[in-house]
Amino acid sequence: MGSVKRRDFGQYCGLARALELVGERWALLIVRNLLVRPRRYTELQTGLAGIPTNVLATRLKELEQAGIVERQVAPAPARGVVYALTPVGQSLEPALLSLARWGATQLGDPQPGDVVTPEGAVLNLRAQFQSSQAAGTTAAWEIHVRDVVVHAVVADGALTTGLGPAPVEPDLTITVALADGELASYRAIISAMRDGLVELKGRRKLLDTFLRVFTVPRGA
Amino acid sequence: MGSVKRRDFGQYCGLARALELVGERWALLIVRNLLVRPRRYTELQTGLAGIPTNVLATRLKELEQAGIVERQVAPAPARGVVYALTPVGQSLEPALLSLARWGATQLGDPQPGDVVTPEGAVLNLRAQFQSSQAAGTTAAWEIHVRDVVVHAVVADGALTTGLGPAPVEPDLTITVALADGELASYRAIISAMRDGLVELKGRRKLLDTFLRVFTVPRGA
DNA sequence: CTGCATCCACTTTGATACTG
DNA sequence: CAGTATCAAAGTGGATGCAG
Repeated sequence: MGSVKRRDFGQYCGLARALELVGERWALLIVRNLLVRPRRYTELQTGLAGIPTNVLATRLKELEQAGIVERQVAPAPARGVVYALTPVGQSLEPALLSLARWGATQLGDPQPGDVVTPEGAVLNLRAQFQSSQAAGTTAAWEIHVRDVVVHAVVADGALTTGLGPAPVEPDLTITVALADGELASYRAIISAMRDGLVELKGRRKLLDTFLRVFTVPRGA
Repeated sequence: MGSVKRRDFGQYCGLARALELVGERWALLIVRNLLVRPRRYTELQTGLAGIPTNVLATRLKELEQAGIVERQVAPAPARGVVYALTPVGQSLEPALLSLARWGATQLGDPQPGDVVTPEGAVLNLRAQFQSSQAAGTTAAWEIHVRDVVVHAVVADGALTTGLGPAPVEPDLTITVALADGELASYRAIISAMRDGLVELKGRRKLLDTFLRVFTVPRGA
């Protein structure tokens, strides 16, 4: 393994370089999950639903060597290895969200066997956030879908979102009722909200605000 | 060929969908070149510098089936096949430019053997365009580098750019002098301009405007 | 000449099993 | 938990063939 011969495109070009670094299969999905929060190897494995373990190991090494991912030894109580994005890795977020927005317009109906991961939902939330619509808004939402909790906090036109309860007391808690077996996709969640299939706790008017600030992708 | 079994990620997620459609090797570089203008098969082959012909054929079919690329029979004088982006394909541009911007920050020095294609340079120009800096500016530039001509027209804060002479009389023509054998990369061109290694014809003050509107990627 | 298709060596991926 | 080992199947890269 002495040779560091990465297969490249032979072009001195930003796009080609990006594809050399994160263009291989599964790489951007790993980054996506790490954008939500640092993760253990096994968490990545289950969160990526179908990634072969040797591919995950290989990608993590490549991403680490590219300076995108950092391998950390977990601190005090929970020993073990944790993978986190470096600042360079985090700077991929705008590009990743842009791609996700485009892909969302190309999403048809879910195929049998498709799954939705909480990470995917969180990133879709970030992707569909419209800061122009959020100017002057300050609010904290907490969304419950089955056993998953996601929060979204808007302040000064900027969004903070992630898994788990809101870091501040939420202004509105939205509990979404999905049909049995229905995928908890971003689309499905927004649809349920529009159709009123939700239980609200808090400032109910903030549901409309939420639906205005988080758009639904146009497309197919 | 009966089975339309594309290898997918099994996730109902915008990013995963995007990667299924344009995530395979060479796909986004093909889209990049088509974003500059429609192309013949052979033009793509030479413009992509190193793509195997069977991979190009396969990708074009996949992209066509995905509704991203359109196969057209060329009109009057020049018979033959021309590949062009559909509106869906063109809507990839923001995501592609965003990725290219990130990749540009990760570009080190050119490797021996690296080449720069005119398409790469044009797309880098678009990627590094700062509309915020261009507000109120209206100007047309024409850039000559060796035997390649590129134009950039800014009007109402919007950019139009492509290969060949400007569609209107340029306000400033910049002829860049590169060292022998030096790669005509976006970086090298901007550097030459900053260092005054250029020949100007027209409103010379527009060189500074150009350099303000088209930034150099920060990074390594 | 353009626009591919075919063939083949090589590499990567996916699935599964196994270990410190 | 955090990977490595193994192997079949699929994909890629390079060369060449060939019809319109």
